[in-house]
Amino acid sequence: MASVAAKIPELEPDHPCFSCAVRELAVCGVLESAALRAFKATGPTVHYEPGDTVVFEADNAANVYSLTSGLLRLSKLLPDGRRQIAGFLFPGDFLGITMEEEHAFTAEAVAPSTLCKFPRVRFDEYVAAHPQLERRLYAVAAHELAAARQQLVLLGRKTATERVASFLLMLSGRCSAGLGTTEVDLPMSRIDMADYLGLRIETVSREISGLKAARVIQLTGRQSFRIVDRARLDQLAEG
Amino acid sequence: MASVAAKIPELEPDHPCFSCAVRELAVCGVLESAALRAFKATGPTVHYEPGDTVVFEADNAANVYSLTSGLLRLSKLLPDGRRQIAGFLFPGDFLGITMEEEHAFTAEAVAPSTLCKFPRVRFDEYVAAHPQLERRLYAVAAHELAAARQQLVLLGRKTATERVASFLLMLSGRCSAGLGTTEVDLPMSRIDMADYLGLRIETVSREISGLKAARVIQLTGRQSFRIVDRARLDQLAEG
DNA sequence: CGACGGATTGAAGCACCTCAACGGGAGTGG
DNA sequence: CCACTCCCGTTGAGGTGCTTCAATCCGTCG
Repeated sequence: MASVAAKIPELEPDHPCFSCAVRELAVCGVLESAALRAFKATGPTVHYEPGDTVVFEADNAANVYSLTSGLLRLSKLLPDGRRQIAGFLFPGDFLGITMEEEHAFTAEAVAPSTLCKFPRVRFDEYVAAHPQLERRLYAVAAHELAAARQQLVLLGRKTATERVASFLLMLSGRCSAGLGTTEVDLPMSRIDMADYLGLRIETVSREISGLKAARVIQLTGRQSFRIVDRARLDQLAEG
Repeated sequence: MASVAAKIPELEPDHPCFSCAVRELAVCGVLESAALRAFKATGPTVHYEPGDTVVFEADNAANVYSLTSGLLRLSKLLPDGRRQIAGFLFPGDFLGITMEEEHAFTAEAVAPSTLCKFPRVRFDEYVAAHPQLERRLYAVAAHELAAARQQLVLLGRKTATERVASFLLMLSGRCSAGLGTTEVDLPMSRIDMADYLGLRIETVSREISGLKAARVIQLTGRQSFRIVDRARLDQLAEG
């Protein structure tokens, strides 16, 4: 998302968004102080625990959200229970890119998550009144589209090993715990990984074990890992 | 795309876009006569034959396009030759949704195709100057994103039968030859179908044969078919 | 008519799935 | 503090859906 970041106006210490860690990533980042203050005033800050549903597919799309902390998954269920996760939302990501009346996917919290919630009607007014916000929203949509299409390649043509390797690399770009360390956070369950990669949980587990045995990665707890051989992982991800 | 159509201004008979069959679908549809005339003047009309490359992945994204007739495929090649088609572009569709410097996918003509070509720089100027165009572009991006995510579900979780059934239904919505007839055009090769559905050509062929044998569809030539049992096809597509 | 490319059909293989058992850390209660 | 349980993850063995390899068909074009 860094590629769509713009320059960020300074905020006074009493501003409601002053301590927002992701303002420079989020769509709100393009608004100057007064506009942002009014914008933020249109909706509350909400919190969800793991497993909580933020929006349900087929729900009326009455609100849009900006994720400030935590992790969400976007998923769809087939009638017989098969599930596909279309993507994960990280802090700074926007939830609600649609021109339809209803959401197409369910959004659920994977980790404890905090979001800024905006009524869609007010949000649309703001977008219409602030061209730079509209532009930013388009940039975000274009970025998400590119990511979704990249995922199409993974699901349509990559092997299990390639999928898992690609996923771990993606995480290393998004979840590098502390800068300077090579340790990467693995914030979702194996089930979520499997449903994102179009695999079964056992296959994901086997592939991770395989990468570990090949000394490409190293598990540092069940929720984190370290990339030992980055070049090899890149190579495995590409096919 | 009908869902993102807006009201269309009338054009005088000598307007360069007067006879454009897809103006009401395309992004240009929101521009009024004079603006559209000036907009169209920024770039030529170009034509491609089947197999021709319109843009190559990693090419500098110097131009954007609006497809007025024909059919394009958006694809990506893995190093070893595996190919995934991320989507097809039908008349009225827009090519060039990106904020990056380079295209992420190759666009090639599947059928003889005509496009309006616009230099990106001039196009961006127009977008900045015409808020309704920007809005429309966002709507198009949101629509494409929803379609791509729907395709993720297909590739990640659907069986071969479900994939082919879903595809035929999609085509019946896009390529119904003449209104009133139930005949549907099948404008791409089996290879393209396979690379779009994440299957091999033999599997696609087998599935089509199966649907034919089950009297769900009926082949009316190698490039067209008819849906015999729509309810059954819907059911097969859903799983 | 003969050759070519796309499509179909058949037979065998394999990557991933299914089913099943086991392991280990976290939380609970005695 | 330890025993118990639960849940998630791991590992193993066997099955299957799609792929791979190969042969044939068929419409098109020289």
